[in-house]
Amino acid sequence: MTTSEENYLKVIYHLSLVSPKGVNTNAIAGTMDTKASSVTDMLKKLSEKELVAYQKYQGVTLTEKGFHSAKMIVRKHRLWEVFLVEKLHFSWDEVHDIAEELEHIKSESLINKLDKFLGFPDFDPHGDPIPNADGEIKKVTKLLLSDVELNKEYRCIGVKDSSSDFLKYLDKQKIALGSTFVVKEKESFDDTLLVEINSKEITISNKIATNLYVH
Amino acid sequence: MTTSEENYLKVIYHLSLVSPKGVNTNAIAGTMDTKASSVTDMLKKLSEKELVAYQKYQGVTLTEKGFHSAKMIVRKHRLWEVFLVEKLHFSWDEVHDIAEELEHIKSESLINKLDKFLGFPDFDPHGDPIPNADGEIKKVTKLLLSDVELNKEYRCIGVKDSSSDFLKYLDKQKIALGSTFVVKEKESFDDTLLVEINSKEITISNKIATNLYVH
DNA sequence: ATTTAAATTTAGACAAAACTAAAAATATAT
DNA sequence: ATATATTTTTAGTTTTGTCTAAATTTAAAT
Repeated sequence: MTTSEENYLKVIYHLSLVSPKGVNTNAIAGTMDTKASSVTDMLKKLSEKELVAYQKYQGVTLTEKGFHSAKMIVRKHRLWEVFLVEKLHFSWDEVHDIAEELEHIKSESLINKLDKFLGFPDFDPHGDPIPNADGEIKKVTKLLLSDVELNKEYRCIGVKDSSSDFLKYLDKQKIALGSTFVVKEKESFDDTLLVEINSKEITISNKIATNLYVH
Repeated sequence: MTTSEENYLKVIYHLSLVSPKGVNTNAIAGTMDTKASSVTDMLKKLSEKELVAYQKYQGVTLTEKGFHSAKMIVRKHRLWEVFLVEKLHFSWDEVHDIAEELEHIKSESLINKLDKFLGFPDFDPHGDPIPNADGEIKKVTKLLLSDVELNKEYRCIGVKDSSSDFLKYLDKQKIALGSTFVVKEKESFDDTLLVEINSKEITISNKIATNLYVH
């Protein structure tokens, strides 16, 4: 499989999670920053290889085979992200582009040894689940910080918005994966939260709280 | 720079070490398993980019810029090999093909952080020197095990033959990078050596001894 | 039910990197 | 010194993945 085919497969996988009954050509073109005609060309090729089920004008879905391949690409991407953050000490916002390249390295033993080296992590630094070697994915009920109960302890497991600005804000506030939160008060006027993090109390706006996943 | 351009540059670099006054088109085609006409095409492109000095029919040499780029590719390749062997516990003979892919990942900070993570190694698992971030290369006088003095201690720093068979033999004999050797006796008839390794005495044929670098 | 708008596909073209076959330049041998 | 062999280059083609522009299909609106 070529790098380009893998990228299409991965995008179709992600879009499938939102629209499981068929992904539109334009949606793919949009997220990949390419033209619809290019997408059509690639869909034909992926269809030939039986990685997707494609009917002209009707959008596209992954076949069983394509679904598994896509999960293996996601697996690689997320394991490399863990490596970059935990071992090489990159910050959250720097790892995506590099992982985007590393995910295309072709070696099953490499990725399985990397998995072992990292201690078989279930989640990547953004809190997204990492498929195991068989493609199985651990499900966890993600709660938004804005929706939690008062005076209970929660652990940060990921972010919804993964823009560079937001991740930098989190770094500045020393909020990382695994940080524990206790919401002390909620201001009913603007939904601002008074939160205890790292045994310090800080106020957190509603916008921040609706972009942090906890458990 | 594309992956293909990087591969050409790396091959020209390696061949330059043997024939510094100009590398032949056919020599490049031979080591890259491609056709001479393809090489000519690429040399024109590399010449355009001022990475090589190329005169029709006269072979090719690296420019200062090309030389530095080549060393950075070699640096990446060898650092990844160290990572694969030391951290992921690949054996010597498995790492080359994977490193061949990893060397093309484009991120300066990635490779410098990897370098730091590995403790700024000077040599890769085959004993070849790793250029530092400035392109400087540590020189060490490599001795063949067949040429050392008796009853002196030497450390294994690399191999001359890096065929899979040879590396597997070394693994079986528990000879690794850093293993210490003391040659106790040399049989003058067939140059077989009686060597102490890992506080055990074993006999080593001349063929093996002429393919092991020590220091 | 038509017409209009939006989405999608087709057709034809291009750039990168490879190839084959033929031509040209260089090296070798008698 | 000339003929032969080897090496290298040129010219023209192929494949992959992209593009533009035009044509077609589906969806939306009056």
